Amino acid sequence: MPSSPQSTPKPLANLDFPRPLTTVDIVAFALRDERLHVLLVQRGSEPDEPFPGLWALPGGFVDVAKDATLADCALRKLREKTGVASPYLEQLGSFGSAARDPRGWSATHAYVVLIPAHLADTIAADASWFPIVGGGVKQKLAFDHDTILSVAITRLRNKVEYTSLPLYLMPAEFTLPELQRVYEIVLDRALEKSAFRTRMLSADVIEPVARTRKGPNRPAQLYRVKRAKAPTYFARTFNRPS
Amino acid sequence: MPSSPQSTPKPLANLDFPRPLTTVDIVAFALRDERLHVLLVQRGSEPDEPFPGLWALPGGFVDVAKDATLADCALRKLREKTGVASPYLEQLGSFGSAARDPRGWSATHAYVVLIPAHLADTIAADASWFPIVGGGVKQKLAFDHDTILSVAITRLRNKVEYTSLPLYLMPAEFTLPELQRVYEIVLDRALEKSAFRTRMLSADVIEPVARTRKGPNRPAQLYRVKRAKAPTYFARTFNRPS
DNA sequence: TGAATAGTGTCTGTTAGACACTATACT
DNA sequence: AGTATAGTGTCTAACAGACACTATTCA
Repeated sequence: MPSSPQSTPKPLANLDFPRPLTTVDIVAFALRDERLHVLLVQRGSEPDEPFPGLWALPGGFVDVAKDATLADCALRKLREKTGVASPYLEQLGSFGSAARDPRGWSATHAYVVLIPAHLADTIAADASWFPIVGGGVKQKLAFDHDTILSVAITRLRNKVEYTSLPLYLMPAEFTLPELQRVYEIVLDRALEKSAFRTRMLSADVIEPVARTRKGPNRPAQLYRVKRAKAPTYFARTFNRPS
Repeated sequence: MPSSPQSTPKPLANLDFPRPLTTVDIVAFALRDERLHVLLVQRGSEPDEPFPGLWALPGGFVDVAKDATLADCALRKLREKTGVASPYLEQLGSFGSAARDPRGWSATHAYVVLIPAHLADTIAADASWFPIVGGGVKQKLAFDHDTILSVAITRLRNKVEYTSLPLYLMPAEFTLPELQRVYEIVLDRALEKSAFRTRMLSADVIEPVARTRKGPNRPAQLYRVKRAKAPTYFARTFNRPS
């Protein structure tokens, strides 16, 4: 039976049935200390809150008065936690079931956000960065956030194989070896220097600046992301190890 | 449902705020007459319904009593419209805003479904297949379903470049030229026969059956999908025309 | 035999991987 | 000079595209 009993003589269709809770959750990634990190917040410890004291992805209920769209809601939550204004924001998917929230049937809209290195420290006091170990984080997370995080990591790793997404994790200026290192950290495997440089340079997404990174050895050319460049999709993935 | 520990009206956190409407919409694709089609239903013509008489993606409100998860809800809606039980089902994304439904703030969870050719005719009386022309359908659709459909088509075309997804659109037995034709219809461009055959045969996703398709010319080997095969991801896309 | 489509083989172009080689800084 | 890292060049492998060629059916 479809859910439209036509007994009520209302002007609009009858909307008087229970509605699921609607939330938005953010999986914010950043690189710190040669490690991929995810942003988590600790849930209030009042016993009337679900999962008190556990760590969780930042997020919360859609506010029908404040948020014009789901993406607006995601950006608002992110701003409240990090102060970051317009980063790379991509919808991950939605997760909804009767069981995932003890308060009732709920559906969350999950977003993935990539935070550039130089902004990763401007976060709210109640939020912290946790290193990704393998497919997740050491802590047990609230709700089904373990699952959401795991899906997000898988998606990120897959896309890094054939896109320029890691550019969103870089500081304003960076060298090619540094960029390659970021790819390797996310993918958790070594890449070939020569092939990597050829791919990046021929993609026309970065441009050299008139400076070099000095060190105890040969200095490296500094690059920056070309302005107003959408992420590039390559026609091939890096070859995975057999 | 086991494990529902809320038999008492607990003093849980205050949930007394307006909730968005939660719906699920299905973008069901099938091939008919050498054309990609999408399944649409016509909205009731009572003037108290939004978008009366317009065509729309099949879908509707999540029923917190019937649907254990979002995917369950999608499968239920699909079953009611097509009788198809377990096709290829993939989440497309969610679309939520204050404006998309005149009845109030609403968020829909969109799913893409691929219907095999031999099942495309077992649909409910109030649903119909509409041919995809360019990036959408000729009709103006209800809600933001034009947008959802457009996103779904883009996603499908992108994935067909590097996956074996079109196998889900095929009948039980098919020839390689027929499969190539399906790829070409979805991608709306010609593919190279030799490269196509090499890719498909080395992917180990189909196997020949002991029959051929007769015609007014050389008969073609019939194949079927290998059992229990997840969609294959190729390491390269087809080369796009420059 | 000719038309039509199925199916194969051969060559080329592109790009990743392996790896050696050169380049340029610092100590 | 020695070391460390940046950056290049050369060869191979994999695979898509172009296209010619062969194979098998029917009329």
